[in-house]
Amino acid sequence: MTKQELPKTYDFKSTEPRIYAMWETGGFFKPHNDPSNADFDPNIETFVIAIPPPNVTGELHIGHSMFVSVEDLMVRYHRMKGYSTLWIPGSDHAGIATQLMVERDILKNEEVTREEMGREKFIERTWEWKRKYGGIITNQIRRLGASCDWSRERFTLDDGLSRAVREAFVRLYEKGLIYRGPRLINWSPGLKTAVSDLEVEYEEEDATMYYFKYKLKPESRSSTSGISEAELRDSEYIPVATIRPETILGDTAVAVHPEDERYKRFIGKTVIVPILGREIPVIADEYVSMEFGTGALKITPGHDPNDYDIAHRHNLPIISVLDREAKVNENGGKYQGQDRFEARKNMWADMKEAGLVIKTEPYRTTIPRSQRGGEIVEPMISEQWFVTIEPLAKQALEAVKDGRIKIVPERFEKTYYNWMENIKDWCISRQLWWGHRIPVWYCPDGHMTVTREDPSECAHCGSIELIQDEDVLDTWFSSGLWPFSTLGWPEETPDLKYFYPTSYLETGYDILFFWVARMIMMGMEFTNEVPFHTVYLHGLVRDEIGRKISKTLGNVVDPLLLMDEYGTDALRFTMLVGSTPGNDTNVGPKKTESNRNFANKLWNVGRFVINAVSSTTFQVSGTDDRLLNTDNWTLADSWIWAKMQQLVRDVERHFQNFQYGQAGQQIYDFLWNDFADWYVEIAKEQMKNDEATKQTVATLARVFDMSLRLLHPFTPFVTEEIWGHLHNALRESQISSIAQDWPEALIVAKFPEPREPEDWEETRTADFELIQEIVRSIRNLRSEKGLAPSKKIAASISAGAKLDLLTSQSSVFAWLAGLDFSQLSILESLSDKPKDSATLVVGSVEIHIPLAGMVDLAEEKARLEKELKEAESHIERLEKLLSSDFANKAPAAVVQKERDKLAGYKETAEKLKAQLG
RNA sequence: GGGCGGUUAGCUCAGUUGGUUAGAGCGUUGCGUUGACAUCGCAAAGGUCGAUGGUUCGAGUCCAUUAUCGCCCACCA
Repeated sequence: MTKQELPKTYDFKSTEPRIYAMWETGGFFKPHNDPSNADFDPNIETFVIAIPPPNVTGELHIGHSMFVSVEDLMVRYHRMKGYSTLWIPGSDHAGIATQLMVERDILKNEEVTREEMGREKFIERTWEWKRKYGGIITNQIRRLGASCDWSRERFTLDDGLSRAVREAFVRLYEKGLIYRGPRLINWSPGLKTAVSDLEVEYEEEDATMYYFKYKLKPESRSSTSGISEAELRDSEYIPVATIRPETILGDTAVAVHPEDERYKRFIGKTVIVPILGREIPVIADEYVSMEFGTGALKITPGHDPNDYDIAHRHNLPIISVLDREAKVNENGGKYQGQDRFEARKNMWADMKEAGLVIKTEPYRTTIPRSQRGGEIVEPMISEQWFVTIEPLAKQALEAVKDGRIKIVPERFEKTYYNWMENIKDWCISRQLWWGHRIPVWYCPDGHMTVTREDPSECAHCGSIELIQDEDVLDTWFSSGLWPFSTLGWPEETPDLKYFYPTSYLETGYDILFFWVARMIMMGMEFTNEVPFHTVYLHGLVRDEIGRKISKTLGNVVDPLLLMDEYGTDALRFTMLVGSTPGNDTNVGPKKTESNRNFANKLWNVGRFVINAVSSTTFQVSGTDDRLLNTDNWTLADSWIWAKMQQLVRDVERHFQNFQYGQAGQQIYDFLWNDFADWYVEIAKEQMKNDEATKQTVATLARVFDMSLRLLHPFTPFVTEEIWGHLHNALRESQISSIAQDWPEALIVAKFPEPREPEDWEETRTADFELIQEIVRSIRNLRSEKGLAPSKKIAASISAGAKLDLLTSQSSVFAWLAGLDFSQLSILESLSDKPKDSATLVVGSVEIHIPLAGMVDLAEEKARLEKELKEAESHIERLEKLLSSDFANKAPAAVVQKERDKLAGYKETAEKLKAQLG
């Protein structure tokens, strides 16, 4: 491989598909230890993630790129470490979302409604749709580099998972944890289905508070039939406030607080429902707040959850006044057929006419809206299926409390407890067609047959006239089984045995309750085990300036566009770096662009290293003795190895703590700021010397190779591609992918023991840092004096105790700082100060740069004085510090570090003083 | 009403057992391009780490109070 063959710019467009195909066809995404293999070993540790199944009809959005980036990182890391790693892919049928989409499509193209088409045909059409579009999302997930085992891909409505759903339903039913009954539920009039509490969002909106009179039935009369208008007009009334006058039609009582002096005397009396003229009682209930509104509360148990509870306490009748479409029904008298909002208007007008109106005033309140459709949700009495949640929640709560499941970041555990402790029964039936139909059949006598297999006759009376329940299950019912249903449950398959429980569950915190909590409950109920031991919650993705992404705002961040423009690696790195668990993160083109630049930088460092390797005539092998013998190392070699070691340790630590962003940042910094900016530059100088070349090239290759591996979980494509070229150049590899050992294993194996790393690292690193300081101050001076980088300059150096070090490193820093090596003199001390030269002081080292004609003496003096002042302020600070209790109480190493600093500043100050005369 | 999170450079954000000159990307300013990379290099400017008090030899980091923005949960008509 020669330099010419690698382009100057990394071409991600052609590289990514090629690399992905290589991985997939090469079987790299399958667990290396698979139960179906002949040499399967059940004792090898597993690492398993079940993908959060995206909606089958969905298009990739930025949230997907977040979870894929994080999960692929986790998976690749563990795979490299030797775990038998499985990432199970799949998709979700997403009941409402998909049904709506197909419905809209059919209506648009064929002008037929779902109802007109009929259930069977509609479902058939939806399957067609699924077959047509279901692959889009999975291909887009492939494009993100996801290393899923696609041979194990599942769909929530496929046969296996449907069996699991029936099994789960029937088991819960048999255990008495599923029941059916009329309850007050959240009804979505637009979607015409019940939705669960979680699917309702409350938002504060402007509304109107209506104040009106609830007239008392006159004492003398025992029935309303003959009450004259005049009698009613003059009778007493209770003032009542409401934001929903139309629900007056369903009122069955007026409630006041038992201690309320204003209304005490009305308790037990009868009032007349406006317009309808029904008689309802005045009751006393402590729920009523005396301070709020008028202190009297109308009770509409058919359309308000609180009123529903109160009605139960007082045995009040419950009247529904709205139908499936939220229009007034037959109980609403003359308003029947009117929409709820229309009825509100008309009702109020009529009440005004009747003299029952007191006033209206603007009011802000929380309005419940459907998460999916956006319309106002109507509390309604309806016959639905429910899961008795308390016993399930109890186990699920315990699992987190006792640490069997850990949530990252930890603060979400509290959120979880809070929700679990206040959880209500789960309404699992939906009046939809697309989904798992409830496995319950009814015979003409009304008997229920609940079975796993479609029954041929009624289990109670043997009737063969069976009709299956019309409803389907909440989508989340099937997703709740995902970690084990995807592995074959309820069958005790080899996969289930080996890969379950899974390891991490990774998702956004926004579906902690919807999905994560349900999986924990169902997992524990059906498998008696926690479905995963760690829940990692990522933050939500926001736009570049931190706004919530919304279509109406027009700030949608399209991951496909970002990948087109900057490459997958750039997008992934952007998702992963600069964010922390559970915190929202901003993503946009700017960040992605700078990470594209990083990928390109990496590519070019790679080109340099590969070129260096292929230019050598000898074999640069990993087992080379010279590489292992640190006696042969230059200062720079030692330094970069020490940095590398530290990096591996840090990255490992950050991975253990789920600090992926930190890990990525450190690798980035190492590669760019240490390896490329310093080591590669020095290598150019070292390779001028034939003796040192072999060692240098070996170090370049090894250090770079290890960095690529560390980086691979973050940016898999570019690292794989460069790694491939590098290994071709090294002529040593039978291996076809980078996904091999994690560097930790490497570094332990290849580092010679005797050298006490700590000590060795510290002195060598400190020496190297002195060289860096010298280079920086010379560069700084050059910049100040406007010297072109190409201009070589002379220097004489008084090195003091660092004479040996500087002499040995002279070619290195001369090269880096642009010094003319033939005009460089290094002495222990200079007998006389060169004329017309600028002086740089770095610790005990004094550098004189002759700048004939360019040095303004006054300016130079001012510069030195400034430096002296700076040094003195440091001396003062450090002396104060070291004379305080710090010296006694702080760890010795910390104190020593400060002492060394002080000594350095003192030397600098001395030198500067001497310079200033 | 309850709970949680943010507040650090012009902008967007890192900074996890408290260790002493607080970092990055982008932006800004100056210089620079045959020699891995202009998708680049060198250098510079820019911060009372929201406020107050406390603990400590030492606080961006721990505690208390407070301001402000945001999120989640919750049945006041």
